[in-house]
Amino acid sequence: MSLSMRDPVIPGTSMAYHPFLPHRAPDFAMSAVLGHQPPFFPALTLPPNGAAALSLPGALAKPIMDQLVGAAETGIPFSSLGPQAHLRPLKTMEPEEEVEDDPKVHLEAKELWDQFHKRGTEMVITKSGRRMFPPFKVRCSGLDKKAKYILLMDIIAADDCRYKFHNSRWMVAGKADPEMPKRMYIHPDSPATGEQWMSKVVTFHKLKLTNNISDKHGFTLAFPSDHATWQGNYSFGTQTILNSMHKYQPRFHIVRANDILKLPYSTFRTYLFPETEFIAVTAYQNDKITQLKIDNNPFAKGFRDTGNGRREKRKQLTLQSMRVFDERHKKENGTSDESSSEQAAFNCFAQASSPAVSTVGTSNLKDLCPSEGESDAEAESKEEHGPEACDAAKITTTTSEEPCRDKSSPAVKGHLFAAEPGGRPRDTGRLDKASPDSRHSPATISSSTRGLGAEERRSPGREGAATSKVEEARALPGKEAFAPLTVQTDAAAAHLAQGPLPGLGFAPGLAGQQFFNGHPLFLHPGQFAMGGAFSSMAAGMGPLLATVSGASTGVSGLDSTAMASAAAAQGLSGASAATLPFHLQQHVLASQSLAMSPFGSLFPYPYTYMAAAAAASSAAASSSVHRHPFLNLNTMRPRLRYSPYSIPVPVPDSSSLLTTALPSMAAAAGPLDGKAAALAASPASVAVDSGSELNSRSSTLSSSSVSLSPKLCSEKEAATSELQSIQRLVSGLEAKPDRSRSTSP
DNA sequence: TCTCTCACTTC
DNA sequence: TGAAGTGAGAG
Repeated sequence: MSLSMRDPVIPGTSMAYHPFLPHRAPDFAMSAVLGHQPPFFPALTLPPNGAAALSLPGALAKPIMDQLVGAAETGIPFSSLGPQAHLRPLKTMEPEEEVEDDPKVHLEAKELWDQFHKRGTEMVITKSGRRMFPPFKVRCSGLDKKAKYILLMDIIAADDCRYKFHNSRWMVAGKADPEMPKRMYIHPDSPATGEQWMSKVVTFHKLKLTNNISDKHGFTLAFPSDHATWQGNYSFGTQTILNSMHKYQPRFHIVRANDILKLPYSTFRTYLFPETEFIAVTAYQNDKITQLKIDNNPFAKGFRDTGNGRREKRKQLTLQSMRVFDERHKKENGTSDESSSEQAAFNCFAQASSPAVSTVGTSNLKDLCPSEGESDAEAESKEEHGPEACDAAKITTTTSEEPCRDKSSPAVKGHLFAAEPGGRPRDTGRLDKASPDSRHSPATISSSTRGLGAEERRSPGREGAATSKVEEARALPGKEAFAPLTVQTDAAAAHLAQGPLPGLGFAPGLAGQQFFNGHPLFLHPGQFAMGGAFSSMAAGMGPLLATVSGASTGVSGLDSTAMASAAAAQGLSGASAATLPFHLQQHVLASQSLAMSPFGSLFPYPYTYMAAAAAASSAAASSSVHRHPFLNLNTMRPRLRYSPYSIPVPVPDSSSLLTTALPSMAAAAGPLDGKAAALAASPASVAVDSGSELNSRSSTLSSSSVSLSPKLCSEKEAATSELQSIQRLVSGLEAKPDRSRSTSP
């Protein structure tokens, strides 16, 4: 980090205050120097009880300490710095050499994503965390080879709805539950040079999805309340907390910064890939998705039909059972047809399930669910046309509310995310704005902080346009909010969101402003749970977490041990502090310059509180604005004061996020602007579903049938009854091919 | 719906 | 060899 105490110190020079310092300290290479210290300390480690407090002129104390908070990696207990401590700029105002960059991002394995997307991607979330599959991988280009970048990923709510899987498709089932605490995943290789990033596929496969609200794998950065992308405290970690049966959209961010601590000051370029949208589930709902996962995820090989997987064995086992059953049955009937016992066994199934005995696998199943079958058929045929066809079908903006069995429904179901009128996408605005232009020339979505971010100051020319766009976005919230999110990527190039998406970060005016006003950075080192730069950083800075209390008392930083004692001295043990509500903890700790426990006990979100707060917040204000931090920058602070995280904004019905489309969006036009209508009507916006999913379906059937293995009975009646029962079940299975599990007795 | 265990896989 | 990632299936 440039705010480093490892840099050589120029002795004898005193630090000059610079007006930009509070906001762009990371641009400085600073060193904290004790009067008696040698001018050079590679990794400044001061004795815990070195001397007196850091002595600085009043006007300087606060801004400098703000930066020292960011310098926490040094582990210096600032409270014990010597009386002669000085801060000296090493490279005062020397602008870094910057090469103009124009990052472009391409989603890897787009075809796979498309396959999933068109069926309605589901991602399993578990208590312990489950990886995404397909894994989120991107390839970057257009970066400045020399510059360092931090790459991040997060997952935001795609809309304001709760979903259910009904009639083989996802339907809106009501309003979304309160949002889970926001998490951001920083690629463990961050920061790295543009050259490094561009030389490889950037994969985020280690990110895990969980529904475990008490997950503590995270640390918190406080962002300025008016940060264009994030506001308030944002939690980082390897696990993203999601709500089951809700739709989500992963996002990818590129930040040109050489240090994590600069994030709050840095410019974010954000990219969306609509095909990566998914619904979080605790158990797969759509068997097609299950099958796709099994077919493509190496870890699920054991469930594949081919090879020595369990499926195969189970199938054989079932077959055997059926054979035995059949033999007994025939014996009791006084007949015997040994030569075709296996066939007979299948015939039992076939007869029960469909007249079309020989085509159980596919066609008759399609007939049982024509709509979906038709979709799939279209999708498959599309796929056969190769990548171009896939690209052309990237945007899926239509939704049919017709029932599944309606064969005549238009073949424009890009996927199985069906949105009912109540479904209101949250994150629409910026994407629409970004769509036409950003396809080929992504622009910076947002700059960093109140005042001007470091990047902006450094190169106003470069950032100016982006900044003004952001400002424009803020100035015209309504316009932004009502624009549909229907932009498509160009040949797997990402959308570049040209503005902050709602639903991210915390409500403006919350912690970042409310409790950390003037202190944009608040880091909880104990919550680091990441590798690479983070773990090293965490290791380095673990002991120190300094927060500054207003303009009052300069600074007090505490290492872990010092913190404990200080906390005790102030009558605030870690345990008791941990029981405080989230904002109070922060408030107290900030105002008392207390750091949280380095190992997660103190600062982790009090999730129960948060949930309650969110619920209250949600209930108190159901207006769309309430869920849109960017639409209410100037109005919602008081109401959101106690909400530890923002609630995404629902946008008007007419807007559509990604695939949560509206029936005849173009026709319904309504408030939709021309772009949206055009998108909806354009060929590229129509994803054609298709598919002969013979493998999928047949395996599904056979898989399902396993549980139906007949129980052998000695009595003929019992056997007959059993058989009939099986037949009924199989029949039921075929009638509901996508939810065979539910047909189990 | 969710959670847990299981057998199977990859790495 | 064992940790960790899979979906199935039972409860």
